Amino acid sequence: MATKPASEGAEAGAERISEAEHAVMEALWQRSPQTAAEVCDTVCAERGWSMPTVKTLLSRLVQKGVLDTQPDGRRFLYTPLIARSAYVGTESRRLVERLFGGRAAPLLAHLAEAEALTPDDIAEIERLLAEMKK
Amino acid sequence: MATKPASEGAEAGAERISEAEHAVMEALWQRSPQTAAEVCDTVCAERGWSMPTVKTLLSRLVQKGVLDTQPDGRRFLYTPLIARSAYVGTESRRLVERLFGGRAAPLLAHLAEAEALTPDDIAEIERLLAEMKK
DNA sequence: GGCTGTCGATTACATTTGTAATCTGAATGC
DNA sequence: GCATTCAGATTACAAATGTAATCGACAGCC
Repeated sequence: MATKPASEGAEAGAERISEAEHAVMEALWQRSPQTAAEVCDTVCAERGWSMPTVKTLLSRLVQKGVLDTQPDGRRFLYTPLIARSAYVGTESRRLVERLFGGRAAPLLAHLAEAEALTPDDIAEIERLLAEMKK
Repeated sequence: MATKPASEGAEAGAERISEAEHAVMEALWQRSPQTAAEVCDTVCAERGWSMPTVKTLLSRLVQKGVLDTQPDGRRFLYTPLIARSAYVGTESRRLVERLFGGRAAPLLAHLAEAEALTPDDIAEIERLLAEMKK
């Protein structure tokens, strides 16, 4: 890569999303596009935030290149640029990497030990494994 | 809770451990107790840190109540006060909670999809499941 | 057409985190 | 005993994060 691309740090999803920002993303993954006010309806109730807080988080997410804006009259509609599954995958792998040296089995063992696995989970995991082995 | 307990924020493990701090904990979980210099031997190489950085992180971990110190001549020996498995369990559950609404199965599904599961992992997970069902 | 409310944008500010330099006091070498 | 050295402690400081107030512009009401 000789010539650096003009768009400075704009690869969608490259930036790290903080926990507060994640709450906002979650709202937008649930439904999009939404206005800032709509997002606030959801997250302000959940987290006890005020409107300005949500505005800030939205701005930062736009800056980070993970939200797209389109004008709608005088306000903006916000849409995620990265899929939830991509984010979730990245975060999961990051954790497995950091805590279990990349091996997923110990993770499961820990969850099992912590009784974080319901019988339903177990059944579903078995189903998944069966499918993977096909 | 009428009367607040006297010990101000001293419950071991209640505090959040940052990622840099985690690297230090990891070294001490590997072997303990260790002096600051010994910890540095490990992590400074891994992360390109300098001694003062390690000192700071150690101090913060002591403050947070997750490391214990015992004097050894003129230096300190540092020992973890929380078990690695406890930390790992907390972090795992936090992630599962945040990303999958507490259900572990979708986590596994994501790891599977991301090919983060080796055949060994799969075998071991099956073994775990079998054991849990007993 | 001016007032008011409503947007997004800008600015603010405390806390946490990452990374480190400097200070201070005790041990050690001579 | 006194200088040197080597601990931990204190201080520093920029970036990221959490949380929000304020500003400036435009839309709609009267």
